[in-house]
Amino acid sequence: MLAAVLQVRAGSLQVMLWERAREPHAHRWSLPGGGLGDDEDVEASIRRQLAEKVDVRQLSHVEQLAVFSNPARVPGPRVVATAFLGLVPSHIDPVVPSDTAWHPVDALPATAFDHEAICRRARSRLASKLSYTNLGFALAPPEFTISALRSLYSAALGYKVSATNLQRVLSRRGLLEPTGGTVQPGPSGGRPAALFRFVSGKMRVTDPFAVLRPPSTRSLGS
Amino acid sequence: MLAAVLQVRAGSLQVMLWERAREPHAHRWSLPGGGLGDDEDVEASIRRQLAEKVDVRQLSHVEQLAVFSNPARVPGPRVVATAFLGLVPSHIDPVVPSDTAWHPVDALPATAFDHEAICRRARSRLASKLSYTNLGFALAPPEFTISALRSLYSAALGYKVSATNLQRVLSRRGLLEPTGGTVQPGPSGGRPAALFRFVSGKMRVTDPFAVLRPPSTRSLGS
DNA sequence: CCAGGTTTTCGCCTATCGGTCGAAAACGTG
DNA sequence: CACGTTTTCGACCGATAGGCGAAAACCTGG
Repeated sequence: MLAAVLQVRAGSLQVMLWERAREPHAHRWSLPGGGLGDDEDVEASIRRQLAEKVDVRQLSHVEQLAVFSNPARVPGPRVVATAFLGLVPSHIDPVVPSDTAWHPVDALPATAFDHEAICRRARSRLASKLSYTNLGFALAPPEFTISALRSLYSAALGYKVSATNLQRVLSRRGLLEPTGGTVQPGPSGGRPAALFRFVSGKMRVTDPFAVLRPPSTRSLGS
Repeated sequence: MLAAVLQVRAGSLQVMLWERAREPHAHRWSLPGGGLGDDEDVEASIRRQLAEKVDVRQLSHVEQLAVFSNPARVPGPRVVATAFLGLVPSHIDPVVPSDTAWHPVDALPATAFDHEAICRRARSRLASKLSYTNLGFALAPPEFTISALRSLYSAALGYKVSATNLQRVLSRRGLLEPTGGTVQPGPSGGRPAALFRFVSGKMRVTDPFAVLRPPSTRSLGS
C-alpha cells in the first residue's frame, strides 16, 4: 500500500519521496504509504496515508497502479504492496514534512526496495493515459494558457508536443474551453495568452478514445 | 487472488466460473483463485491456481486487473483480492473440472460475492485494450481468416466491426501477416478465405498506439 | 511614436487514419 | 454455365493529426 505521487514542478515531472531514517535501507528514499485498516478499502487507505504528506484535497487524481509482490522485494517476511498513482496539479505546492521532498523521476536518488521500479511504472502509466484519455486535467491548474499546458504535457511525456496540435486535439475531444481571460505578457513582450480551462464534467478520467468504434454511431463523448 | 478467465466461445465472450458447494454463497458461481504462497509473486500464484482449472500453457495472456478490497465484499473478516484478467485463444477447449463451466459475460448466473463486478471490469478492460493495443492476438488461434477474427472482435467488444477496417487497421500497425494458406469454403460456396497470423514478436502486449506523438519522428511501430 | 523583437494565435496544407461501399474474385450448387 | 455466396480489394470520404508560416498583439529601445 504505497503511492507514487507525481507533479510537474519546475518543468520536470517529479515524485514525492521521503528519506528513511531507519534500517533497512536507511537514508534511501522511498514512496509514502502504510498499512491497510480494517474498515477501509485500499483507495480510502492510501488517501489516508497520503494525508500525512499532502492534503488529500490537493490530489487531483488517484488510481490503482499495480500490485508488487516479489517475495524478495523487501528483506524479511514478504510484503505485498498495492501501488497507486497520485497526481497533484502544478499550481499547488503542498506543505510536506521535513523528511519528504520532490525528485525528478528521471533523476532519482538512491531509492529503497523496489520503489524505483514503481516510480517508472507510474511515469509510464501517466504518459500512456495522457495520450488516450483526458487525464491531462489532473496535472493542470484551474486556468492555464496553452503554452503552460504544453509544458506540462512535455514534462510528463518526456518530449515536446506542439502547442497547436495539443490545443486542437483536446478541443476536438470537447475537453477544453476558453475562460475569456488573458494573462499579461512577460517582460520581453509578446501577445497576451488566452486562458483556458478543462470543461467541468470532464474532470474525471473518461473511457479511452477508442479506435474500431461501433458502426456508424456517431457518438464521440458520453 | 482470483482471475476472470475470458474466452470467445460459440460467438460470445464467456468467463470461466465454478459453482460453490459450501456456504457462504453455496450454489452461486465464483471466479477461480486461491491464496498466495510464500515463495511466489501474485502472477505466479494465479497461474498456479488456474493450473487446477486449465492448463497454464493454454492461457495466452494474464495481467493484473485491479485490487478489490471493500471490507464488506465477503462476509466475515476482510479479504483483499487481487484480480487478474486471463485470456484463452478461441481454438482451445480446456478440460475443466466438473464444477466448472463457461458462462457468457452478459448473461451471468447468480454469482458469489463481488465477482460479477470483477467480471464486468475484466470485460471492460479487454474491450479497451483490444482497441488501443495489439491484445487481439490473445483471443485468436495461431491462424485464422479475417472473418473469424472479425467475429472474435465483435464478440469481445459487443458490437460488429467491419472486416475491411479491422484488417486494414491491424495490418497498418504491422500486426498481421498472411500465411499463404487458405481455407476451403463452406457447403454454400464462396471464395476461399486467406489465412493470417499475428506477426511473431508482436504476441506480447505492446504500448498503446498513442496520439500526441513526439514531433516528426516518423516511426510507427517499434 | 515607430521599428524591431517576442510570444501567441490562427488558418491552411498535407499525410494518415478510420468508416463505408461496391465491384471483382473465387468458390459452390442446380 | 448461370446464379448465389463469401471473401477480397480498391476507391472514396470525412475526421484526425502534424507541421508551417502569417498575422495578431504585446514589449522595449531609439
